[in-house]
Amino acid sequence: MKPPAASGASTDSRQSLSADDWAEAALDAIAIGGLDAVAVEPLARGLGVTKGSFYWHFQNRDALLRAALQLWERHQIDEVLSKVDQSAEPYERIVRLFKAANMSVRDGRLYLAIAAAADNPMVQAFVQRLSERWIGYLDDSYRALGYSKPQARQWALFAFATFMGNLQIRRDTPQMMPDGAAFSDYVKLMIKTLIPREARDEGADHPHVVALRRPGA
Amino acid sequence: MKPPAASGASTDSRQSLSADDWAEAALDAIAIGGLDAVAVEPLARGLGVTKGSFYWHFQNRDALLRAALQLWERHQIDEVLSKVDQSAEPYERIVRLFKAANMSVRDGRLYLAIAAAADNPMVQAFVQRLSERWIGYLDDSYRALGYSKPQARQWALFAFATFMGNLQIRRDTPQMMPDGAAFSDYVKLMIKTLIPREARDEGADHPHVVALRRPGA
DNA sequence: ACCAGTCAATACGCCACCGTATGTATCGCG
DNA sequence: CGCGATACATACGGTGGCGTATTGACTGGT
Repeated sequence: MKPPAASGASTDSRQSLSADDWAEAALDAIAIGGLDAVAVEPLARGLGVTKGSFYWHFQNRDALLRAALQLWERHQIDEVLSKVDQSAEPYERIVRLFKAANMSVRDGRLYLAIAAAADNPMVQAFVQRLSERWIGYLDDSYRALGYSKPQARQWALFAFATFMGNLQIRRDTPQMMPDGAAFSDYVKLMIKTLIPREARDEGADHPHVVALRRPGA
Repeated sequence: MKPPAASGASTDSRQSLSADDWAEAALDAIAIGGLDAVAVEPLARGLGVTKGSFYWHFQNRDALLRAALQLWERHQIDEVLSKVDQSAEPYERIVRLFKAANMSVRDGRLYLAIAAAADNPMVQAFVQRLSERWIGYLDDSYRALGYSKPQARQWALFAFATFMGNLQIRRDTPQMMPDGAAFSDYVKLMIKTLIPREARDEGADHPHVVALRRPGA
């Protein structure tokens, strides 16, 4: 009876927890309360068990943290890279990255919370790997748009910074973010500005500016 | 002996602490360890006293937090607004805001750490006020550049997001940031992209911009 | 029916921090 | 000189989290 059910419900309804359940719960906690919220006893309460359970699955709190970060990295790669890599067109790829960056609120908070703890050496490794991946994808895309190596790198960083900044605004001061159509316009402006479509001659002036200044007509 | 010396050193050399000393120490702690690092006993140790001192100056930890945030807000306003407001030229104003955003590492970490705790209602008020001020200044500047109200708002948000994103990159993955000349180029690219004003260089087609600019011949 | 393995509850000692209560030393000042 | 205010120190109880040790309950296999 009851082989480890595959249900995903958070409260009870399960009789036997797995290490991944704990890691998933840890990620939820991080998204809400930051890395410090990964505390054994509160998590246990949330899962409807006591910490006696936890220390069967993990050696200590640090092991849980590592497991959670690994899960996070996998999720990020699965969600972002797989969905983005299928696009051969560099323009589309950047747009998809942009939309992936505007991820679910929970994932955004998660990314920010983990990045904020990058002083922790273990966390640092994960953050660095993922950041490099993001920037790398952007870099490649800009290269494919015809930019020189240093220029592509700069645009990639620029775009990445904008992604992260938007995540922050949504988290810290969501009222600042426009709604509905205004938000759509806002995104369009950023895309238009950050992705110059016709990158014909590098070294010349940035082509997107031409498209930029034509508000009406 | 030893009348309250006026030295500004951090360790000892003073005999009597003020509430502002505690608040300043709290800000340092926040910049390093986040809001949770504002802990009475560690701070007391750092100041070379015991918490018996603290509870003379403050009612409780929350009062210290409030004092620290007020100090922070004052510093931000003094440093950013006063230095920026003196520039009548909108282009210069935005550039100055950009450079102010690229503040000292400590101030950057401080801003990020405080913003990250914006779920705390008290903190939220401070973060919101300062964010509104930043975006407001940017908004005004873009308006002065000739943008329509909604467009200026979008550009202001865009620029602000980029500011914040760069702060984050510098904090979490500083290796990603270019050095020296490359960094200078990077900043130039962002400024050029975020402040489209060709009126000065090319003087060509930008009637609305040209009409508004009076450099004060 | 029994046993080993799995998953969890309970109870314990430890430490860090909060807040309070109370003692104490120093300074200004009349 | 002595008194009150100032600016601390010391000691205490309480809470919350970590990690360990021990025990219990339920599982499938033989």
